[in-house]
Amino acid sequence: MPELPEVETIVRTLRPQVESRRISRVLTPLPRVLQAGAELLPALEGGVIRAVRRRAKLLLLEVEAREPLLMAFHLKMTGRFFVYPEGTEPLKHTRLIVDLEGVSAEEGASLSRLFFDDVRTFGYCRVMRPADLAAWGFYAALGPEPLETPAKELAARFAARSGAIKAVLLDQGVVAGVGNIYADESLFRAGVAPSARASGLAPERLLALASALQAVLRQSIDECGSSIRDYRDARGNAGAFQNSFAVYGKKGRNCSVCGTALVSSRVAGRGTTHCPRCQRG
DNA sequence: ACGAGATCCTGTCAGC
DNA sequence: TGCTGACAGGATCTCG
Repeated sequence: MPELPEVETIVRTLRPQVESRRISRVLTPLPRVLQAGAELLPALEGGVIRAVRRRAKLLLLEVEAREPLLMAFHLKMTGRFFVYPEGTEPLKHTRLIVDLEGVSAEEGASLSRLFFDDVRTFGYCRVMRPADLAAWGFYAALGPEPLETPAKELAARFAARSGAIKAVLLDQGVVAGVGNIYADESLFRAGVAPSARASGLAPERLLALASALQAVLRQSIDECGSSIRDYRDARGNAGAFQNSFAVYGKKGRNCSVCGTALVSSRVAGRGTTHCPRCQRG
């Protein structure tokens, strides 16, 4: 399930493979994956990919065509990217294909196919003009990037919410890019119970949580993300941060700090694992 | 403003 | 072995 560190890793591994290459054609084996902008597909053809970047969990391809265009991808749980040689047939779960020509930093001059694969088909792509981003409600409502925002400011945003702190972390409008894994892991590191009311937590504890969140995200990016089952980067490599999990997916195992059995529950509709002794409300 | 629950989807795994 | 049902989960929607 690609969250911020996974999407960041995909961006970094995709960039040298596709940047400055020309789009010859875009195909949609699963048409509904294109959530918006079908009418702009013809305008993409002949355009050049000028940048690959990330905002929250979105991967953005900036295309210089007759006019500037954007392809915005959300990978949801099982979205993946991979660059295949010319002539490769779509795979079972290939949902969108960008045919590329021209020179890449890595492959030199060649023809390639960028596949967007997605087993569960929750992922999507939107093609739009840059000016349309602000009009896209989801994008406009995104909170700040956690690694580009002072922990103090993040803590203040948490404090303004009255719901369960885990629900607050998962709210993309409060802070962008956090999903289930990094919510559970940062709550553990900060010693905060997932169901604690955000506004009821002392300021210093919220600050500790914000700092823990940043540390967890940075460490995971350094380790190329977490591979639970599906996640791979744009070269097909798994991440390593799953080896550093303290609580996520570890129900019943012993807490690495105090030895108490980790407890699973549902908070904000998500599977949640925490240490009942180390994490307090 | 918040929470709870349903929805979308398919591969995997536990249990019988 | 083969079936069934539970489960995973981001974002959106409806209802209370």
